[in-house]
Amino acid sequence: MPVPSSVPAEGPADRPPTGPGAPPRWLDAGEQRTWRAFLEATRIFFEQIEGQLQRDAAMPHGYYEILVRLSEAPNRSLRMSELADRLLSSRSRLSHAVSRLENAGWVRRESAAGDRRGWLAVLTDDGFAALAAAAPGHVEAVRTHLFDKLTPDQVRALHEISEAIARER
Amino acid sequence: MPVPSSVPAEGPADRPPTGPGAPPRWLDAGEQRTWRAFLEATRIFFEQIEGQLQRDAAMPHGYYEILVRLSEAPNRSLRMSELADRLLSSRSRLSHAVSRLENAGWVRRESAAGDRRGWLAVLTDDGFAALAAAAPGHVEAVRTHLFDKLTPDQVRALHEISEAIARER
DNA sequence: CACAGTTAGTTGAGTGTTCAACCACAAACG
DNA sequence: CGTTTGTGGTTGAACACTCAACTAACTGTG
Repeated sequence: MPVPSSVPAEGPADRPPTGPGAPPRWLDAGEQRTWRAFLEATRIFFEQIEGQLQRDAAMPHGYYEILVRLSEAPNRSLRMSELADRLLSSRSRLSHAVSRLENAGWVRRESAAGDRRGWLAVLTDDGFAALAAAAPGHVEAVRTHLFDKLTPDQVRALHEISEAIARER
Repeated sequence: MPVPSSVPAEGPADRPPTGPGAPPRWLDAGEQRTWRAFLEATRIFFEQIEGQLQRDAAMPHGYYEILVRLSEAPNRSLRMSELADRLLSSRSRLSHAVSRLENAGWVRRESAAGDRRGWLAVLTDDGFAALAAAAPGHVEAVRTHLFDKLTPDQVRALHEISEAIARER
C-alpha cells in the first residue's frame, strides 16, 4: 500500500483549511501520473546530458555552465558572487567548482579591483578552447534529447511552464 | 562572447547533413531562452523538493522514492534489480542507498528464494512510519512548487511533454 | 572613529553518486 | 558435464554537493 496512493478520507469538518494541522492535499491519480512522468523525464534527460558531457568532454554539466557564463561576460570574467547568482548556485558550490576548474587550467582567480574581499573568476584560453570543443556535442545532445522530441507547440508550452515554475523564488 | 551564442555561418555546402563532421545545429535565440528557462525551473524546483525533505524528514528525495516503491509492492519488498529498474537507478546507487537505509533501520535485506544471487529489499515498520511521517510535507511541497503554479492546461501539457521526453530511452 | 552588523568568499566534514573492478551464482552451449 | 558467458549485486575510490563554521573586509550608525 503506497502512502499517498489516493485521496484519503477527509478529517473532521472543523479543521482549518490550511496550515500544519490540515489534512494533506494528496495527489489524485492523474496528478500522480503527471508527477511520476515528470520525474522520469527529468531523470532520463539529465542523465543523457550529464553522460554525454562527462564522456566526451570530461566535465559535469555544472562546470560547462560556469564556462559558458564566463565566456559571455566582458573580459570573460565575473565576480564570484555575480557568477553564483546567475547560475543559481551556492557560493560554496561555486567556490569548490572554481577551485577544480583552476586546477584544470580552465579558469584563473584574480582579485577584484576596489574590493579587497572580492575575486574574479577569469576564463583562460585553455578554458575557452575546452568549452569550444565541448559545445557542439552538448548542443547536439540538448537537441536530440529535448527539442527533437517535442512539437513547436510543446516547446512553447515548456517555455511558459518553466517560467511559471521559476516565478517567485 | 558565448560559444553557442547564435546560428553560425554555414560550412561548405557539400558537407554531410548529419554525423560528426556536420556543422553543429546551434540553438536559435528562442530555443536558447527556452533551454535556460527549463534549466532554471528544474534547478529551483528540485532544490525546493530536496530541501523540504532534507529539513523535515532528514532524507534525500531519492531515498524517499525507494521507500515509496517498497511501500507499494506486495509484502513491501522488491528484488534489488527490480527496484533499481523501477527507479531508473543504477544498481550501484541503489546498493549504496539501501545500505544506508538499512543502517537507519528503515529497510532490511532478505535473500531471495530460488536464486541465491538475489536479494530483496524489505521496508520495515520503522521505514513505513518514516515514510508516512514524511509524505504530507513532501506532497504539500510538490503541490506548492509545481501544481499550484500551473493551470490545468499546463499540467496536461507537462504530462505530455514529459512522456515525449522519456519516450525511447 | 569605534564597533556592530553585513557581505565576499573559503574551508572541511559528511553525504551521495559514479565508475570500474570484482565475486558468486545461473544459464547456455558444445 | 565442464566451460564459457551472462546476471545479480557489492565494493572502494574519486568526485561533487551541502551545511555550518570561519576569516577578512566593507558599511552604517551613533
